[in-house]
Amino acid sequence: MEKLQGLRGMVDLLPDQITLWQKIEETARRHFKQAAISEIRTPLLEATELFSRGVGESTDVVSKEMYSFLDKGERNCTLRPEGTASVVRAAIQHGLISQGPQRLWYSGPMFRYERPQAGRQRQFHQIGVEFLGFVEPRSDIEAIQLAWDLLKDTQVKNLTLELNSLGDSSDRKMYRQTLIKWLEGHSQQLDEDSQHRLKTNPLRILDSKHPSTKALLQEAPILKNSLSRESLERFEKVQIGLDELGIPYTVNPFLVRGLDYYSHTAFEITTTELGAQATICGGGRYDDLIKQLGGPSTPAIGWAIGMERLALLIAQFAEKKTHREQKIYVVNRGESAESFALMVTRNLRLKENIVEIDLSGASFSKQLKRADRSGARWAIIIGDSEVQQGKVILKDLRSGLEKIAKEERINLDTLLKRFV
RNA sequence: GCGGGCGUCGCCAAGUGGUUAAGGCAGCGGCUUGUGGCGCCGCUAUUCGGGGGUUCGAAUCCCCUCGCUCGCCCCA
Repeated sequence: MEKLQGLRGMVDLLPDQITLWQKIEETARRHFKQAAISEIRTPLLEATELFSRGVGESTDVVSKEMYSFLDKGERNCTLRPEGTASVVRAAIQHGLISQGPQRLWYSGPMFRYERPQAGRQRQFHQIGVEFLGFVEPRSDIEAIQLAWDLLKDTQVKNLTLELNSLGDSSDRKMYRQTLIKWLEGHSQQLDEDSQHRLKTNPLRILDSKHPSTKALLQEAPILKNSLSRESLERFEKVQIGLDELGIPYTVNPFLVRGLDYYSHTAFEITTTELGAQATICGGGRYDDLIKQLGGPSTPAIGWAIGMERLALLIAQFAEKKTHREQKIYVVNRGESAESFALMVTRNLRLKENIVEIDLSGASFSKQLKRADRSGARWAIIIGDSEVQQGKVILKDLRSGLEKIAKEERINLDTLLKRFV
């Protein structure tokens, strides 16, 4: 028989990695709760149109990275490649937006058909926040602050916040023309990708990593010069707000982000510790998206953190702890002892203890060895003679071999009183 | 979609053309028919990702294929 394998880019999270993930999730939940943000859960599967209209037809995500298929009713479906479009769709569909501003968070798997590499999988996980119905620059500041503090709280080091303003749609339209015009004059010096993008998505050329293109762009007209007075003032307010909160950032005029819906503030939180995939949080304002998806014209801002990347980063700093947990391991052997042990186990669990029972029937020596390796703090030993006396042996596994006397025979009542 | 690296037991790995494919960890059994961290003994790959070829003979050479991995592109 041939061995079955998971699909490429679909990774399993094994038990010893889960603790780390749970820690991240707990930290995030705590921050969201304190910031009065509500959770929202939307389906993994959506109509393809949601993303082609929302994220943008010409983006890489939509044009080449979606898991799309026809279902049995001939509907065009897509596994969500990102979270914002779904959240916005749900908010429109259920009239959330007309009930006033919404502060929402989500977490879950996203799907993008790309070649996997370090920090990039086909199924990956994001934790994200969406503020719907907020115009004020202060909402940008709060959103960024939230992401920054959350990441800091996970003990991650060496983070950089990069910031830019894309202006509103008319700013961008104007800049687009200026940029196209200028680039066309220098098209010979552009790399192949960028030449192609000149026709499809010229703004994306800005954050090209191609060395010669990068050099060329130093001379190119910059986005900032096309921003209206209002857009510029808005961007300044965001920066001042971050200064006041003491959150360090650098303005990166080439930061444009790959999704069409962004406007005004765009930002990324990056690290140098992760190899090529340096962005662990990305986000920005999307004032036109909700209207574009058929909702009332509503300004909004949001961001998403890549769980895999964050987990990878944290794992670098985390040291393995080997201390014993508050677990009780029930060693048992013999006919009457085995059923008695199940009863004891159950009663201890009813008192909210963590209890593992040995089901092997192996020798006491074997079972104790397993108890030790399992990292349990206590062992309870039950043999047939204990059952007859109505007692069990309670042993402190911490005490070590020398203090082998550190065990006691106690009756069940005393035991249950001990472990409340 | 395009490049580079790699694929020997659950994990780490030696072996680079010659009769039986090292070793370590983990696992299992025993020394110890009722007591844990150490030690000792034993067991665990008819087979080297898969297929084809070269050869008297291949894990070792060639071809194809699959997978993993890093990078490009792009993004979280």
